[in-house]
Amino acid sequence: MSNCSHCIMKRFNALKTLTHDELERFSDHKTSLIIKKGENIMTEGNSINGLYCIQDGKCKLTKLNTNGKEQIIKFVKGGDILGHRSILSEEPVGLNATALEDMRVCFIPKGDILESIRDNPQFSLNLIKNISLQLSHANTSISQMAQKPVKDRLAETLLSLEEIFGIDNEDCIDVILTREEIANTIGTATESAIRLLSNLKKDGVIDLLGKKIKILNKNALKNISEGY
Amino acid sequence: MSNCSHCIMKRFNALKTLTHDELERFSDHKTSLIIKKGENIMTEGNSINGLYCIQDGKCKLTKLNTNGKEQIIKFVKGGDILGHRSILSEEPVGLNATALEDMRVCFIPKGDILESIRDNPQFSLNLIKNISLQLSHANTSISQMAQKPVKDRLAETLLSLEEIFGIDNEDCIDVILTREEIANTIGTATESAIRLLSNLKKDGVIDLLGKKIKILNKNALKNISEGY
DNA sequence: AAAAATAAATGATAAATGTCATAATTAGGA
DNA sequence: TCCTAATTATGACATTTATCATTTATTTTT
Repeated sequence: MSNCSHCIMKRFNALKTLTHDELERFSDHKTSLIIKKGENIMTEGNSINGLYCIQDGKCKLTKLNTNGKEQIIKFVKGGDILGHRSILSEEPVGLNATALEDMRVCFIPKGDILESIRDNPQFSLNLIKNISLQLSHANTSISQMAQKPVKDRLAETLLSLEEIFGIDNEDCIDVILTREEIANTIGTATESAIRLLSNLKKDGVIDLLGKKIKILNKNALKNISEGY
Repeated sequence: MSNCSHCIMKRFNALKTLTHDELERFSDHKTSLIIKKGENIMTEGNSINGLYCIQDGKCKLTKLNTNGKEQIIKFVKGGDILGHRSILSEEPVGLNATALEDMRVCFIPKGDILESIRDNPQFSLNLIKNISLQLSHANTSISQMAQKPVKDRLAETLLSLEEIFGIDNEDCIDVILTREEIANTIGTATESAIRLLSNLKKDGVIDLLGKKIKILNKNALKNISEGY
């Protein structure tokens, strides 16, 4: 099994402040796992006893509303970590993490993480910064959900998806989402999302190639996202 | 000037884990201030060099949207703390904190806080838990803003306001908000908020006494908030 | 206390969005 | 490969929500 000291993960996030010794300890105790598309890494309400490092693949973080609808809160990809909030706050997991494609994930037991939190203030601080940043993004999201029309939110979401996942060799946003998932991200009915995507295509702002979406005019999208 | 060791604040939040010595240090360096209704304790985008302890009074945390609308993200009252997120993440303040009534606030300089964070792991952990909890609430908020109709969100907000601020001697929710502020909390037009409040009154679910709101049927409100 | 400014309430209407029905297309399994 | 199921697309319509105009009530200022 691979060694954490050589893992690409340690280039990212809080993990980059870990010492060689800490990484060795992680290596000894970690388990690697494959999560198949559609499976959950974490499930809302469950408790968790470790940290997940996403090696490869993409997932969505969702919340099931009291009315039965799924809301996508955030997208996560290789290099990101999951579960640290729950470890730090000693609370159950707040969101479902569902694989959008097959994923490679490492699981590092809670004990090792807590040890590093105790011994390595910089690691601890970086975890806090990560959570703080998430809170900041969440607040922005609340504001946009509450006050922007669906069209603006769609534009915003497309830009943000390209930001997160980049583009493939055909310049399309490098993630495959169903129209329903797009709708569940912006908080609208699937049909509305489909219609608005069609409109954006008709206006030459994006192109639709099956499920793949290509942004043709980023500036136009940005304007739409800001209500112009 | 009063001594932090005897302050009611230390019964709340992260502060209750502070030692006597730490509280003495805080006492030596703290400044007390009065914030008048309408004034800002913190302003979005500004940097901050300390922690605010709310002794008394209420404020709203808001965010100005790109379309110029104000979104109320959270309400804060006596016993709460402000500014810890910014200190921990070393980022500018993300939200405006505007007094809803005259407030008494203590300011404790960043240096003292950082010292306690370093020396007192339990204090540090409690700050993290506070932020984690806020993130959890924010995610719930995103989901509700995105997927619930305005009426449901209003019902939810009224329940949550009573939860936060309690009731006065006439059983009214113990905070005075303009209809515009209510609208900015649930993310709708002021006229819509007014209309929906009138409907709730007509249905006998709430009573409206000027700006004061009295919840008459909590169960009915809960049902409405869940879409029934 | 009167005047002016602000906030609340309500009606009329327009615009945005959701729902339901159905057809076309695509993806996945036998 | 064909068949089935799921997804995408589109139209018709209902509902929700926003906007604008106006009146009434409440606060604030003079």
